[in-house]
Amino acid sequence: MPNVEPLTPAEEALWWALMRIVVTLPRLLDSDLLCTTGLSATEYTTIKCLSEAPNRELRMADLAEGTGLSASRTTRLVDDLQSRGLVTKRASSADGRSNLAKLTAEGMAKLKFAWPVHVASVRRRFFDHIDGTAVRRAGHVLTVVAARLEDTPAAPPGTPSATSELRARRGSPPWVSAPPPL
Amino acid sequence: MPNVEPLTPAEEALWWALMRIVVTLPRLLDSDLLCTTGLSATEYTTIKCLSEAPNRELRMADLAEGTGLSASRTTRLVDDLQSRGLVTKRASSADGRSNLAKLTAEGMAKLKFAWPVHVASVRRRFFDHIDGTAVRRAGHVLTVVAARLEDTPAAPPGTPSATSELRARRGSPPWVSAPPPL
DNA sequence: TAAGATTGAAGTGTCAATCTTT
DNA sequence: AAAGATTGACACTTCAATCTTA
Repeated sequence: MPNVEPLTPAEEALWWALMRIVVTLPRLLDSDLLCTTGLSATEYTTIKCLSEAPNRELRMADLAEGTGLSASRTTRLVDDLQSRGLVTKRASSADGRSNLAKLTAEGMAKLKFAWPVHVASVRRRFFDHIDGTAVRRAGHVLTVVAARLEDTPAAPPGTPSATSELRARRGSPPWVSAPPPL
Repeated sequence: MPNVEPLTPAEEALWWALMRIVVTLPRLLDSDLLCTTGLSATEYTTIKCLSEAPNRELRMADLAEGTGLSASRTTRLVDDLQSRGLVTKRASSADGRSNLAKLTAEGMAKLKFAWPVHVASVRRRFFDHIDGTAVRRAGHVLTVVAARLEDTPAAPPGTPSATSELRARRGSPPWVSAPPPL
């Protein structure tokens, strides 16, 4: 990978802003939600997912699919929500292998309380700062990027040289920036 | 928080794209970097930060500040990088409390190798999908949001009702979405 | 006391192995 | 076998407590 163009100043500016948003925004949203409702963002997503399912009930695997979490994380999350009375878990009568997570009335009430809190947070942290034109413009740009994000081939273009040193990778995000070293 | 306007369709679209980018892009960048160079994004950021410091050397606290990581994470990260020969750590002669992390020649070489890999990854994952006009437009919008992100007051607007239930919060990101329940 | 750094405990999340049912 | 779910082990990260030096 010998010849790479550095980012242009305009690219640099966009990248900086995006990386900052990527790092900061989720924490702010999570914190807003948790302080006011006692639900983490992950929990909110989980019960919201259940609330939209038929009968407010989902197989564990489908719930995991819906939230984008792993099956094991989903198991632990649902167990915790159950211990707080927001969700129940029972074996499926149709298929003995499946467990069904179902939103309780309290869970639904909690969600109804949390939704406006969350939307207000999203507006205050993000949309309050930009007008309608900007929303449409940025929407077009980011939609394109988001759509192509995962179907871009995983293998980097150049020669995959240093494939040797490799440790296990899980979880968390970076927030890397661009300009070259000295 | 009784009256909250749901997001408009245009807002919804932007929000969806942004949340998807927030979740997916960091993992892709991290994975690209790790596969090709053996450095995680966090490690890359750390050594890049050192590379830009006078004498390629920084107090632990300043390094933590520069990378945005906690002091304890920085300690563990530097210890690990040291065990791989990319960084050294020594006590400061000026202040007995301070430790100085310094990039080694190998660390610098590694960074020089990794930089083009990373920039290529950023281009391929992001900038290749948008043209110059879009870069400028999105840049303007996101720069404004990013700038105001943290100086927006932390306290939610409405009555802080459910302040009771609260557990410890650390680490990780959500990727919450917007529309209301049933 | 306070600042700098490290260590210990804990939360979030993943993968690999396991157990049960089909 | 294969699918569904859980458990165990571990990586990443932070907060709180601690240790050392100023």
